[in-house]
Amino acid sequence: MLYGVTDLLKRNQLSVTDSRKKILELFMRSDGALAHADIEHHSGTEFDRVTIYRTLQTFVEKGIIHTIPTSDNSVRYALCKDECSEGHHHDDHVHFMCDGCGTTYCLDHVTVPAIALPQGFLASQTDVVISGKCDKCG
Amino acid sequence: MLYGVTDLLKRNQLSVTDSRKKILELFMRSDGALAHADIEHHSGTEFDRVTIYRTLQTFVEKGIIHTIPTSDNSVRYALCKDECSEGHHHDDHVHFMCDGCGTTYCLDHVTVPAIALPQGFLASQTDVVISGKCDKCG
DNA sequence: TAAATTTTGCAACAATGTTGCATTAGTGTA
DNA sequence: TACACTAATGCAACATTGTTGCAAAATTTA
Ligand SMILES: [Mn+2]
Ligand SMILES: [Mn+2]
Ligand SMILES: [Zn+2]
Ligand SMILES: [Zn+2]
Repeated sequence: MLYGVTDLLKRNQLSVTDSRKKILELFMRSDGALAHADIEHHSGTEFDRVTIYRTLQTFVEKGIIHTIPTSDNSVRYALCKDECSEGHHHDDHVHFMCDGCGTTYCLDHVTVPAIALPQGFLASQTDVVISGKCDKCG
Repeated sequence: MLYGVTDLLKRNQLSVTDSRKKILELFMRSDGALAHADIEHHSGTEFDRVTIYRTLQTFVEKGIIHTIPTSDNSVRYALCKDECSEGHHHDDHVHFMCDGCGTTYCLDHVTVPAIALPQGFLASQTDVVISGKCDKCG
């Protein structure tokens, strides 16, 4: 696992630092998506808030994690699959936010449908976020 | 128009105040969705920031406006259609955010498709947010 | 190992959001 | 219309979230 993290960072031409390793491990260990605040709390006082912001930004740019839009002013982040790379995300799956436990799931096997837009509108990315009760909170 | 705003507030059992009227008029005049900051700027120093927060919250609760999730920590708000009422939103249309002009559109005639979820997951709301270029920025 | 490069932590700041409370404005009634 | 009652507003104070510049520390490269 440790090796996996280091390897992933190197594959993305990122220097291997403590914070990057720890934050990446946290993503790998966690069930659902993480908000900035989650990371700040889970990693204790280990890293500066600024470092976390910059790490998340770097990971998004490199295609290591992707963002999930929300209506509550707290963007969530989750690991990308292998197909994503620098500047080219391919996360075409549906996201689910449970009203019960608060978990945000990547439903990797539920793909976002194609949606016909009005004349002149050109889509570059489609986000589908469904909220409701998850299988544990049903 | 003024009468319409007053009427809408009364229909929702809300007292008719300056800030509510002005903010509602702003929504009616504007093409796309508005963020809190837009309202704060457009209405000048007319109202306290806190009043704007509380007004938006009230309007959402009453089903007068609905929220649009984003990935940039700035929830947008737009007018609901008539079918929405207190605690019961029925905004099943797709949203479009233009990368060019920044406008967020309610595509009222593009309905969100039904999406099959894994066993045990129960949907209560589905948000579809598409980004790309609008018909003016093609 | 040493130099070059990158990342980090800190400080300072800006923006955004929340709460309690006194004052003000709006509503229903006499 | 005037009054009492109720609801909304503005203000202050605070909490949270996000950004930038820069010196110190860590990592990479040679
Ligand atoms: Mn995902
Ligand atoms: Mn809408
Ligand atoms: Zn759940
Ligand atoms: Zn546009």
